[in-house]
Amino acid sequence: METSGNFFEKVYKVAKQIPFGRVTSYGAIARYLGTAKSARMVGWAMNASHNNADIPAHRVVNRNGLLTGKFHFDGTNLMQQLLESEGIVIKENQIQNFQAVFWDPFKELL
DNA sequence: ATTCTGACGTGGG
DNA sequence: CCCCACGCCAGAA
Repeated sequence: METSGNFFEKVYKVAKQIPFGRVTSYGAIARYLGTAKSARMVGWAMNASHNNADIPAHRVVNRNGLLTGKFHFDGTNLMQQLLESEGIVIKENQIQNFQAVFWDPFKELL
């Protein structure tokens, strides 16, 4: 966690600031950090965030609002359940009204 | 060292 | 609508 660790740290920092009932995308975070083309690394960071209970990884989805990472959670639909418990409507692994619940770090966190 | 894959995104056919 | 290729970078085989 020294050189590249900084990147992960930034991702966590942003992820932690995602408010209740809101979601964001990997690309949005990556872009906010200045590594727009490394959106994959954001997802990788989430994978590593498994140790950090403070990281609401379930609130991070892809730009389609699709729960692409649901298979990485313990349960099969744990991610969906968590989001639904926050008032987010999901259908077929896809967030409904995604635009409304989307939390943009640029707009909100600027 | 080399190759592939991956919780992504964008662009082109 | 579907399929493909590229960029990006970290980790596993």
